[in-house]
Amino acid sequence: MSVKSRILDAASDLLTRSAVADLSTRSVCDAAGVTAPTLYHHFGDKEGLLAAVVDFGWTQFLETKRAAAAVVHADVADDIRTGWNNHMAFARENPNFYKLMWSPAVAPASAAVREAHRMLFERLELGAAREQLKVSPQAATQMIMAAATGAALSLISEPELFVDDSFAGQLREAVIAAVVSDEAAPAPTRSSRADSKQRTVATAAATLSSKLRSEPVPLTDAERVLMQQWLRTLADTPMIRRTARSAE
Amino acid sequence: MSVKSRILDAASDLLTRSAVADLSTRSVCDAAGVTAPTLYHHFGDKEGLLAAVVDFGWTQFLETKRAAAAVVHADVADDIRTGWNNHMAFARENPNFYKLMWSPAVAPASAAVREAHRMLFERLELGAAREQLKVSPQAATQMIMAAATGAALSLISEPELFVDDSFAGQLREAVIAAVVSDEAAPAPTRSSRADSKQRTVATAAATLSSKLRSEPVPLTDAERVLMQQWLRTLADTPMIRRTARSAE
DNA sequence: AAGGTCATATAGCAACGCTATAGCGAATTG
DNA sequence: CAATTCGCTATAGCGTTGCTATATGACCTT
Repeated sequence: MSVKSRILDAASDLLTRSAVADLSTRSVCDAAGVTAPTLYHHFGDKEGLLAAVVDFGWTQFLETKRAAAAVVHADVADDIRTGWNNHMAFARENPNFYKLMWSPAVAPASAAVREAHRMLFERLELGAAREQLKVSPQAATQMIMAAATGAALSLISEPELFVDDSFAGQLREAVIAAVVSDEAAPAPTRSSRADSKQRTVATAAATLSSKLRSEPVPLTDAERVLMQQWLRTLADTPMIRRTARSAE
Repeated sequence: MSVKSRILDAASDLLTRSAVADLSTRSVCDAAGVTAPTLYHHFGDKEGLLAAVVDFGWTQFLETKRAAAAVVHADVADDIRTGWNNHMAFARENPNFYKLMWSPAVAPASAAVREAHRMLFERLELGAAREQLKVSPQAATQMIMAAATGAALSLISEPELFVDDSFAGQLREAVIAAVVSDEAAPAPTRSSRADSKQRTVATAAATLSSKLRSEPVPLTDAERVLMQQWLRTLADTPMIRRTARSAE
């Protein structure tokens, strides 16, 4: 194994184990069994090292998803879903890599980000060629990437504010709805009538939930708390059961 | 001017002028004309200083927008638009502050982020009370914040990939469409429809109860039984509340 | 075998975040 | 009014960081 990849491996390891998304060149050198000049000979810079590490992690992750990533769906919406889910999965499984990827220290140089961008754009171009897009592939790429990035970063770096992660799926569908033309993807499955019925349940639940907050009701506090919890579930899962795992 | 605010001012100044979103405690001390222990006495930590600086910038910005921020629109969608636009304006005018706000070094502690989150949530709660939301205010807050964050970060830290900034507006509308109920948007104010929409707890409970009987929901059987029981209680209870609070 | 090139090591610099300790003035107390 | 306490600031310096000038070895070319 070459010295360069040994350094990369060590750095990658340290980053995965570490609680924070930071690395000292010294610790990497120690872990890899080399001295500083060697590291700087190969990567030039700490930033260079970090960028290489992020790329390393990203490509490694993509290889595990290669089968899924290679499939081109008939429906762009499904392409977007797959990409989005991969994106989120990577962020969740490698939070430090992901944070690093968007940290100001690496951002402008990170090839991983550009690569993700490019992959998404190519899929969308195919969709556009089939007239399945409402907007230009450029705009769609930017919207999807920005939303996915925001969702992933929020989830992994502000877990207290984003306790419930179902919002990510909702956001995904919101973007898809705004980007994919209606005829192309009437709904993930089945009838769209069920969809509107579901939404009625959701609206009724949301309404009742807000009333319960402000009006006195003949329930104990404990009952009201539990009820609020269920109402939120009802309000926020518009597509249960129909697309089995798509919400996650 | 107190020493503490002099330090804050100096740091804020350096951050605005600097090309990178980073600061050395030494440079801040020099610029403020104090020595290290003074800084650490007041802020405890570099992280503490950065958090204080971000809060400082955020509140300063909000004060310039106070008039706009104080208005509560009849339509939640307009509230969301205002908030979103302020968010983006802040990010664009103070890129370093914004990056810092979401940098891993400050993120978990930043009161500014939590404050923004809280403000948005309160607006959305008002909207939910007026039945203008399709989803719970919690979910809506998370969706909007995540999308806005992603859009802002993309714009300011990946300008090469996000050359055209019109996508931000498109993303904003996409999220609004997914979060605000369809009837709410076109009809702004006090039409006669408001009367028919004025549902009580009882009618909302009755509606939800009947839906729950016919539609599949993500609750266990036991939960659904108990829920139905409570809903019946809510639907059948004679009016305890005064209908005078109709303005809400 | 001589010369050149690549890769690694020795040793150390300047800048960083942070702190043990001490001095200072103002407020509080006897 | 003097003594004491207490909050704030300065002196000086520790340990760590990113990085490099220089030297040494291994290998390839001629």
